[in-house]
Amino acid sequence: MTDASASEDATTGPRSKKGAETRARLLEAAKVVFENTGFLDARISDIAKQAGLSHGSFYHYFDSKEQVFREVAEEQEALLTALPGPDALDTSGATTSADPTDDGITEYERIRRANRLYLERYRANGRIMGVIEEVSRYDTEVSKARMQRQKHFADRSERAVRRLQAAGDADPTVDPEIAALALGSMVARTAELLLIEHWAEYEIDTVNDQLTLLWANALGLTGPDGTTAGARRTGGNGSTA
Amino acid sequence: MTDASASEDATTGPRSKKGAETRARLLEAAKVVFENTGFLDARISDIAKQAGLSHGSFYHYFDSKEQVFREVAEEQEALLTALPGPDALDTSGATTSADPTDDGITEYERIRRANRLYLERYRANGRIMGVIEEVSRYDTEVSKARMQRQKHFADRSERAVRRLQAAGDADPTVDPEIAALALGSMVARTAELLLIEHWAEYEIDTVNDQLTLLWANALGLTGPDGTTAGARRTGGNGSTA
Amino acid sequence: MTDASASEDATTGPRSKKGAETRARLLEAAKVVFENTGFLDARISDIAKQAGLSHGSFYHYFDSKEQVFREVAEEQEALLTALPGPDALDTSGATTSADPTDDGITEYERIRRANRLYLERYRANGRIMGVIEEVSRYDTEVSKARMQRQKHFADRSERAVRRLQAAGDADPTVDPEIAALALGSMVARTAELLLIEHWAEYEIDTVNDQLTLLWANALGLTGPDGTTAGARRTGGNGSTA
Amino acid sequence: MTDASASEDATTGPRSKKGAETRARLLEAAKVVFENTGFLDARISDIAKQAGLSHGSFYHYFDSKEQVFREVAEEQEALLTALPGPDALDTSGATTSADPTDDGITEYERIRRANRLYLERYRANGRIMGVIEEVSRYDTEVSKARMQRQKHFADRSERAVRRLQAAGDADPTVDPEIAALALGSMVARTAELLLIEHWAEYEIDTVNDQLTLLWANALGLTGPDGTTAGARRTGGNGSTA
DNA sequence: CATGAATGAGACTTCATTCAT
DNA sequence: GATGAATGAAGTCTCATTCAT
Repeated sequence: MTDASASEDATTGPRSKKGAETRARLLEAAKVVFENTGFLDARISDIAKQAGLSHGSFYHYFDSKEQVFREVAEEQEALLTALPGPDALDTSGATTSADPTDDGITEYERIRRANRLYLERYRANGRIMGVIEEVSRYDTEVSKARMQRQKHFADRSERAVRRLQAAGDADPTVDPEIAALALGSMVARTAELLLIEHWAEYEIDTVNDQLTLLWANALGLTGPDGTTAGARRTGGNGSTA
Repeated sequence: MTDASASEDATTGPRSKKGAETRARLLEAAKVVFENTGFLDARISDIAKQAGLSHGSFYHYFDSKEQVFREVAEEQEALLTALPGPDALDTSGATTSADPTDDGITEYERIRRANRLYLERYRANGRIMGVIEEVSRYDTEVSKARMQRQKHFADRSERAVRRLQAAGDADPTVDPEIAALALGSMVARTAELLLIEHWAEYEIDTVNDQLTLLWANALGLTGPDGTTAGARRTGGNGSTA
Repeated sequence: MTDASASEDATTGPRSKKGAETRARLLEAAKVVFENTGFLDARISDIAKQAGLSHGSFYHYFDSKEQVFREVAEEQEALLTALPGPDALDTSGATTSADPTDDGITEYERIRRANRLYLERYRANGRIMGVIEEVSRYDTEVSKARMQRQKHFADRSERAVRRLQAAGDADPTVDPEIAALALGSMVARTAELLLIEHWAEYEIDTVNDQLTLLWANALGLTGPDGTTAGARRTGGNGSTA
Repeated sequence: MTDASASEDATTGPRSKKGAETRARLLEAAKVVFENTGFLDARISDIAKQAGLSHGSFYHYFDSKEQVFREVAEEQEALLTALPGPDALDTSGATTSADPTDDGITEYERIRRANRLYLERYRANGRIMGVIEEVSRYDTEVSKARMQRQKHFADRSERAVRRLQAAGDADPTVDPEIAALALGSMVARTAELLLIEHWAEYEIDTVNDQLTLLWANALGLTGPDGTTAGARRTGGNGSTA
């Protein structure tokens, strides 16, 4: 899943060490070019030049702009989906649970940390994420990869919702599948609007705190202070008519 | 705001009646073509042919593919933003208030109705909405129009949140601006995923009920039965430690 | 069969008169270029330039180099296969029989005239015929057209052989189908070698007289002087042991 | 003449034994590839791969695709021109001399055997012969080689015709040079059409018998039964004025 | 000898846009 | 107003060939 090497064996990858390096260089160059010019305006020759190669060399490693983009995108998706931990993607061997220091932590805090991780990663790769969104509109492959990312998060959330509902800690009238999808969409889209497109200027922590609060409230969880949203209302506790 | 008649006088519109008709035909044809092939693969000649015109005639009415798309998009945005009412967009003359039968309705119901309207309209125009999303990635003008729509809804929601908080009916720890943006994003994106991309199959009413529930919960409002999400939890009411 | 206009309606031909003229110009230009450079070395832009057009214009009328070649080739095949008569191809309306002045002519003379016509036409279009031979090696369409020409002549010859055999005027041990093919091949290939590739320098009439003699002999017909090949031998008449 | 070993010292052949083997492997691989894909579509890398070599190695042994093709072609021409005999190049065990059992054989039979040998060899190498025809259209070198083959056969035939005419055994009105060329063309082209392109399905012996019959008739020789074509006619012997 | 990475000339093709009729 | 002929910029991709390792 977090296997970045998967991308390596497309088109029967390079045989020599030098070739592998060149391929990596092209991949990196492609990412840079895509970030700067978007997908459509990126030319093969731009990528090659950025990698310090002649444009023909590009075709030793990739079949087309589409293909190279897919690899860039897959790499990003893997990065975003990767478990947390020291050095994230690359090592990851250490921890097994979704969150290393899970124990003795409130659900609220767990959500907060997961969202925080997502937001950070999204912001760090904002440009390319935007391009991925763009391309996924007209490239089925990329769209699939993006879908998988979404699915990945949605499934995790859905299980959490069910668990909480079973424990009597969440609003039982909430549909776990729809909620997981909707709340995931909320975070993703808000990340894009606030952290990348700078719709308004907020600290990442502010954004995260608010998103987490909305998330927890939506599910009927207790907030950071152990109270529910309803309880925080001043006009009445809402549980009575 | 984004008056539909605005399109009429772009690029010194046609003088004669026949001209105006031809222009409208092109606009309609463009929409069809964009829906079917997306923006990039749509060719001017496709649009002209669809309108039953020759190739070159297109340029009597529009300067470029971009321009015609912008008009199509604006029309759509206007449609989505339009007030409800008999025949919505086209006539619109009738109602003045944001919601004709506002009186004696719970906040929950008000949200439900607004979301329902949005979902319906989104679904009815799903194809072109998808293309607008696509184009807004590389056309600033279209991006702006889409932003305005978002702003339109966000502002309305933001005011509502403030009002509710002031009345002691909403979680005061929620930031109105972020919440408005986040919840709007949630609805928009979920509409796209569930109603257009058919990520999973749900009735529009189910989707709407759930989105409204999440929305209300997130703000700490009382749900359809007058209770808050916290109160519906079985494991405790959450208001006490 | 002799319908040259068949080529005209490929790719929904030009609508206007001017367009039709341009198309014809391109076709003519293509022939010239193919003659001069062969098929492989001919570039689209060469053809366009030869026609006094920009290279992009070529694509208004033809889809590819292959397609335009096919039309050139078809035109040539039609030309070669066309009935004799004043102005051959274009008018043709005049004569009905395969040979206008058939009556009271020896079979030998009939063959001689037919071969003569073929040789003349072949020589007059030698360059392009050579290119057609070339292209028919890798273009199935062109190959088919060439085959049809061959078939056209072979069928005619085959019928003639059968008729002569039935009349007791030809060697009955000769297989009509193979003979027709073989003798046709003989004429075609010899025409190419002697008239186009100038393997050796001979007058066209000399070539024709010899080919006709060989042809007649092969079938056991009487030659120009009314004698058979065997009878012309000085060493014996061959009919007896 | 076109000794097969000639290929060995083109472009300063390989010094080592291993090198020679590799070269031979490439040559064989080239033939296979050319047979399968034709000349134009054959890529150097295809040939190298077929030989189990890397891309670049090709250039240790050959300068270009053209060059390697010429060698393949020369080898073929040599094969076709080779005298019969044990292992001639590969097969046909029986005879050793230029025409081993000439003695006491009719001229007709001599022609039959020669044609038969040609047809067999042509058929056995049909694919590559076709490609040679193709390439000879745009490669002067190959064209020359093909011409030499033709010349080889034509000269032999021409001498035979002269001899027969001198002996009073052939139609004296036939031009030996043109006849040799024409009849050779007839056999070659018919071989291609019937044995390779399967224009119609005939046994090789049937084809040969008919070609030989036509050939003999054309020259005014006596046929297999000792009679001339003219004598076999039922409608009159044509030998009288 | 063998490898395969790197090069770059070169041609094709598309299509938005202009413009004479 | 309408037509469709003409233009040409721009970018893709192929593959023979070279060369460092």
